[in-house]
Amino acid sequence: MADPLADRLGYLLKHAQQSFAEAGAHALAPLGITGRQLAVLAVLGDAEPLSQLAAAGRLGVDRTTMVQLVDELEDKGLVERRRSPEDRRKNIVELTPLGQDTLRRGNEIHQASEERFLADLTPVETELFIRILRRLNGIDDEPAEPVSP
Amino acid sequence: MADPLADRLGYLLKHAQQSFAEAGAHALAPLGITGRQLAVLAVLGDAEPLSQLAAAGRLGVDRTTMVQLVDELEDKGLVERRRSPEDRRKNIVELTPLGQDTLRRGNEIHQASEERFLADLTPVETELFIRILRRLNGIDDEPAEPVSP
DNA sequence: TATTGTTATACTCTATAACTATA
DNA sequence: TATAGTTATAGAGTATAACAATA
Repeated sequence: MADPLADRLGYLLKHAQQSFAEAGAHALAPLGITGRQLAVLAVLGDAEPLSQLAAAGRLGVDRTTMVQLVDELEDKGLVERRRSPEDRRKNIVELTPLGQDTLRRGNEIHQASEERFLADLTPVETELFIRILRRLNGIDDEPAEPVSP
Repeated sequence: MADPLADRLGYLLKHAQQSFAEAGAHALAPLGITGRQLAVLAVLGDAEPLSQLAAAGRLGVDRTTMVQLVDELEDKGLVERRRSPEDRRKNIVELTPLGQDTLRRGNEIHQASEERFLADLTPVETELFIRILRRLNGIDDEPAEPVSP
């Protein structure tokens, strides 16, 4: 292999991430959102409503970036800000019905895109690959399911 | 797992890449170069001398970006441009002795950084992980070594 | 005083367009 | 005319600093 970069972990990770992101962006284009915006919707639509700062923490961005992310989604009519009654410094950000629908459809598209990206792998390879990535990200795997008696 | 991003391939790839890049940047800091600059040195120092455009192709950047990358390395005294005698439009970029030494030491640091990053994996997992990444990047694995007779 | 959201600003990375010189 | 390198410029993406409202 003549390419001196081909074995570099950083190169492999970066380009895998880039080509997956490009494929995802292309797949999501009909919905009018980016992969990043889908991730924001996923965080905001996950469980109980979040403040901007709380959502920023989940996404790993700072609060000024979060302002812009929420701006974009609000401009598209996908989320709404409202002042928290308990702490009027906070904006609670909630998905609109359109946002919820977009999240649902985006998730389906993302899932299909992920499957296409991993299509060349065997099921065993796919599972191991995801598990390793989780481990490298410091996400503990759930304990092995208890063997049914 | 409450985190709605934790299972997303894009999130896992992006954050794995980022934390590895950060670790690498930290490890390379004593050499005074970034991971990106080490990659450029690796391409330029690999085999026969390359023009800027040829190197840009290997790195997957465009020629204007390559100008800046070479500028940075030239400012540090790690590479030198010279006009190609065969085609005076081309700059042949070669590593200086300092550049060669920096590449060698950078490779050692990079290798150690990679090993630390993957330290939690078993050797089998490590090999499979790299192989899968190569496959996802469209890099053909060399054919299985012929079984010794 | 500290926290949340916001704005203005700047910095990095990268690409596009236009220019120079060479072919 | 086309190609290689360069420059100026612009566009994402992100962060820092300062400010207003609220605690």
